[in-house]
Amino acid sequence: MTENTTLGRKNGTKQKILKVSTTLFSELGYRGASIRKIAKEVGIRESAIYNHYASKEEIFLDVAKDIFSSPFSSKDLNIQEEALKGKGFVQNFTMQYKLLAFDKSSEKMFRLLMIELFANKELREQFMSEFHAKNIKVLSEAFFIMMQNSIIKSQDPMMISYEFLSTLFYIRLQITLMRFDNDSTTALSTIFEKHVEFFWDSIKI
Amino acid sequence: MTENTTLGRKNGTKQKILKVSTTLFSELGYRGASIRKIAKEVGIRESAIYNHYASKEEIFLDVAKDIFSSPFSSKDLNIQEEALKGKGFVQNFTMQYKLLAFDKSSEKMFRLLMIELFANKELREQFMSEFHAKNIKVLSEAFFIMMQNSIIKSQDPMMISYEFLSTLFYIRLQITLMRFDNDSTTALSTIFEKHVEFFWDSIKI
DNA sequence: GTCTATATTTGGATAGAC
DNA sequence: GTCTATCCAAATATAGAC
Repeated sequence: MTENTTLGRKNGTKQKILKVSTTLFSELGYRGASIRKIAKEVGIRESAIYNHYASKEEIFLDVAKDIFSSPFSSKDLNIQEEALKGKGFVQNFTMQYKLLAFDKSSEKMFRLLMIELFANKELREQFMSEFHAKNIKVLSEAFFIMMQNSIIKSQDPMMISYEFLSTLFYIRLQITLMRFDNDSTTALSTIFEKHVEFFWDSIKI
Repeated sequence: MTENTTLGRKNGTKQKILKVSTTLFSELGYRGASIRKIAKEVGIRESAIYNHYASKEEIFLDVAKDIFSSPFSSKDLNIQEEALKGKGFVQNFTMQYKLLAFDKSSEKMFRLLMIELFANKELREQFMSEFHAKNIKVLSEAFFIMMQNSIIKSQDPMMISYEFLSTLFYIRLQITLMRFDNDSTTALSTIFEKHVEFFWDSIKI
């Protein structure tokens, strides 16, 4: 009968701790976001935090559990079909990536990842496998299919995937940095599209 | 008459503090590298540190003072001449970048930069100006000259500079990550050269 | 579930003897 | 220049009352 039941048994305080922690971890990093700051922001005492999480580490794990989401995560099934779209596939992939770059929640996760990259070995490994290797795999498969269908030139699919992905990453890093300081990103608004044009011109037959 | 005079009046202890701090800051970040750890590694007490530096912040500034070195830093003068080499220019630039990526000292500075990027606004600004903008400027000038001399296709020089630089950066980040965990980088040994080939094929006439 | 109080550790920094 | 001793602040975490 409390307000909490409205959203289905959600513990309001725990949810708030998670939300506040997500923001603070993504701004100050693991060390910088102290239990004190979190508690203060939530509006409770430090000790009350421990009624919901056993330790700071547990909060962090809860925050970071969904850190790796990738474009085409739900579309993996139709990779063959998608690849036959040629340039359309490249555009779709890029737009998904662009959406992530500008999505508030994804932005925080990306920032957290960058901040903790050299402090957290597990995150480093996940960055390599989930962030890099997984995207390279999807892209390579798509480009391989395009080559088989004479849509693009025959080259090493991994290599061109790398070329394509690296620029997307660099753009995203720049956007994230600028937004962190509330700088305008209008100068970068069309860069995704320009990247697609350059890249497609480079690989198309 | 002490050993210190051999290298010209260098204060041995201060040098050692600087060296140890550089390593620790680049592995643990500013917060993680405590005065205690630095002192312990140097082999003196914490208080003795303050005979050489007024604060931890001062040590960091000394460590980070040479964080931004760029390929072609000393060669800026001959940009016109260099650009006329066409592919040779791109190869030279890439090799300089590759050297930096594998140079022990540059590696530490790059790691430090990445670790502190979201914690230190000044570093962020310098990353944007010194690391990004400066390289884009040099590259754009060179590519513009190549276009004037019909060595490469006419396009937006800034755009292709961005395409070129972003991949170099991504490769460097990957190398730095892998070396941080002592992983082998042999899989990346020829990737710089492959990038040059792909990129040059994309822009050449 | 939240509070007060407290234990414990770590970290930056200073005072003063040698 | 280095040491011992010490101070102070911040941080994680626990105990026990309400």
